[in-house]
Amino acid sequence: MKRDSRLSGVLHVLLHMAQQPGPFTSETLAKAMDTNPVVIRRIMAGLRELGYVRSEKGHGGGWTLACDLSKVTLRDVYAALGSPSLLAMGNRTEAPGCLVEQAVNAALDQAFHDAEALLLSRLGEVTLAMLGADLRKRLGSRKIHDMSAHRA
Amino acid sequence: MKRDSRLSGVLHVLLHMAQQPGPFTSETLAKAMDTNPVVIRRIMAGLRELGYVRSEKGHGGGWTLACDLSKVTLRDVYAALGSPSLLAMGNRTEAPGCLVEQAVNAALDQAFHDAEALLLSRLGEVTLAMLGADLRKRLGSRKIHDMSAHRA
DNA sequence: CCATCATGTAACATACAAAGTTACATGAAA
DNA sequence: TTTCATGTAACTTTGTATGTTACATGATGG
Repeated sequence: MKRDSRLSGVLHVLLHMAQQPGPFTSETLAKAMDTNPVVIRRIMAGLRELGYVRSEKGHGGGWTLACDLSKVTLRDVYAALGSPSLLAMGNRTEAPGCLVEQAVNAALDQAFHDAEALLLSRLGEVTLAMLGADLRKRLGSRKIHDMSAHRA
Repeated sequence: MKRDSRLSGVLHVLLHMAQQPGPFTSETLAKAMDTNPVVIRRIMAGLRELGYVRSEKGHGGGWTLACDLSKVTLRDVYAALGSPSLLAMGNRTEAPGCLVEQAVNAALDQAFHDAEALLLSRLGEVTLAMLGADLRKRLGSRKIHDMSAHRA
């Protein structure tokens, strides 16, 4: 399956933003992620609705963090994306008449549900602040790849 | 994400086959699953290679179970399909130079790995024989939708 | 031997979602 | 009023599962 990388992408953006004061334009963020500004706006839209970030138009505009990073978990971010399906596999038919299919679904659903629950739980344990702390550990004294260079 | 239903499909086929003696042609099985014979052959190919089923050409040919159903788990069947990816989400970049991305990947990988491991473990706990037993419980005294009707 | 049946497989078509792109409207700042 | 930046619709591209067609291979029955 082609894998959905929106969560990975949006976390990357948020973590970048947490490293220096904003605001950041979609174009700046897009360059850092090697993608398109519209893609950035797309994945950030849900976060804006939930109040995790703000966006301003015009000169000096762009995206700004608007939440307590120690209060927002990866699960919250996932939810802000619209809770896309976590598993690549699913049942052939969701509400089958065939008893064979029902038996198969029951067995798979059990396993699928457990795995999804664990994943969500794990995502709920990690806050953006924790991610930031981990990043700073990795950075040591070095600077991250400097986005201000892009901001001419 | 569009979900991969091959595991669900192949289990359906195997369970059908376990209910009555074979052999079953790809066309018969395809009709029961409301799909195409070639699709059946495709998902059964891996099982044949691992010896879980056999196939014969010509008159009276078709697919036959060739394993001890109490020894084969859903995980084995999954592996026979080529172990397609279980999760619908993944990292944007697998081996990034950017430290921000590395921090994000590390956090997500942890959660992803745990969920995959749990799912595989759960699948490993269920044998085809157990699925069959559950099916017979659901059947009660009724017959499953009768494939022999299709076999003229 | 040959017609029929069934698998094996390549090749192509279809469906669908994420990701990328283009275009333009909206609104804010200089 | 020009410039910048977001907001969003519409379209293109890409990747994968799924569906389909076509034909080769081999087994069975006459």
